[in-house]
Amino acid sequence: MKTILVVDDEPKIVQLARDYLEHAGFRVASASDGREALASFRAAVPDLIVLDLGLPLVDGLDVARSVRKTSNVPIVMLTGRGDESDRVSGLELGADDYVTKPFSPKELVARVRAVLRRSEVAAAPVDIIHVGEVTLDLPRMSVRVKDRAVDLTPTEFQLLTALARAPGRVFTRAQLLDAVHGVAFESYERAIDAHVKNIRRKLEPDPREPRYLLTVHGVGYRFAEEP
Amino acid sequence: MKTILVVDDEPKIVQLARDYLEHAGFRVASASDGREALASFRAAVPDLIVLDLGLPLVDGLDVARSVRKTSNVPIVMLTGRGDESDRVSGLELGADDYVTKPFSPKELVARVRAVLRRSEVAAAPVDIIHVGEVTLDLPRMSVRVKDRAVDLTPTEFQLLTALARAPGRVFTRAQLLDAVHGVAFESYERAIDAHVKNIRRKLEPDPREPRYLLTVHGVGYRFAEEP
DNA sequence: GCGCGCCTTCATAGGTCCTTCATACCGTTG
DNA sequence: CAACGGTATGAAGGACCTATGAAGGCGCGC
Repeated sequence: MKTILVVDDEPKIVQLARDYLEHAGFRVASASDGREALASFRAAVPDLIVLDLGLPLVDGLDVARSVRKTSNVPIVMLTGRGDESDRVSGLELGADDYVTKPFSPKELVARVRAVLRRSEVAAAPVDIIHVGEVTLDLPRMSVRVKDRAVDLTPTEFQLLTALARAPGRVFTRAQLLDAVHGVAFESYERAIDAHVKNIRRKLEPDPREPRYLLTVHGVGYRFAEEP
Repeated sequence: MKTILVVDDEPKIVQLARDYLEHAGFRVASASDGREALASFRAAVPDLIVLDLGLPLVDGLDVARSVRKTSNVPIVMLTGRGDESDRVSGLELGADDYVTKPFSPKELVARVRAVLRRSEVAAAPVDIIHVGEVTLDLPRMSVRVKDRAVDLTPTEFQLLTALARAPGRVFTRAQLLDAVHGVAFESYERAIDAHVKNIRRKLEPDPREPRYLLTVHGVGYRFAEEP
């Protein structure tokens, strides 16, 4: 169950938000001024904060700034209608959404849900291949070796992907050409050697002594299996 | 044109509401008891329900509960004056507003309009995207870099949004065309290049050395991931 | 109907990447 | 160990891809 921290100095607004959010299945904590908000934030560790900007004692923007120093919990701002400057300041502090007052409680719930969904989606796994210390992120077309980012050209990336999909398996140069181009593209098989050389230069700690891209004499290449 | 379902067991009230709502440009369906209300709800698929709570056969609150199981269509309750408990129950079931009887028909129309307007606003799916120093405000179609506002055309904004939704991910020109137009709109893929150039000119501190919109040679473009 | 902004298209210049080749090196085999 | 075929490497040419400015066409508001 997710916890929402609602911060507003008007008790009626807090109560309205609390009713709807609890009915929607959230646990709700609340605070009526900035100081209390920061205390609640540390105590309750909410999954999302609904934050009014006009607060007594400590201003809402200061609360947001303070929270952002230690956390990137999603923040939904409450702003007066057309209060452009507050909205802009809030966005710069990393607010994830805003609701203008007076607001419909259902709209608030809808936006809270949407923001939570988005932050979950952002953390969702993607199409990734791990082989030992080497990681290939397909949609990003990016490669990492032990946290070191490696920059490959499209052909190099496709070649490496083909090999990494089946670690240990030996591929002939003809097979690798197929993987790199469409099927049956006629090309000099030695072109693969050149690509392997270039990949090794970028990927291997010591290209003279390959650890990942291994040569199989008289046959082709293979990706080293995990140790 | 929007359809309003009016549910009340007093024919005079239904007729009054119908007259005013139709005059305000709405299509009106009606029901005089709870059972009929649920049938009409399924048949007419209204955009909003005006619901009396004291109904024969099936109670108004049960109608609301039943409707809420499959839909979050806005509901405006009709309650007796000072009938506090009904009002609270109604709000908990997700009613969007209430009107106390006896009511002014003009007030009813005004509230129906207000609720519809709000629910349209709330239907907006995703609202703010942050990627590093770049912030996209979707409902306002506005873009900021650090604290500098950037003015984009509609196509440029959509293109940038598509890229910023998945920072780091590589998009082909065909995918970006799809994002900008509807699906499968045939167009010269190089048009994307022109838009990218124009966005860069507005967005990048130095368009010759892009920090946000990166080229992936032979493939397409991507939005730079946060540092 | 006219001006204006926007999207697309086009031509060209400049850049990146792929392939090829020549040569040096390595591994296998008899 | 010698000979042969396979592999590694650096350099260079050319094909392909991108950047950019300018111009045409379309729709929209005045």
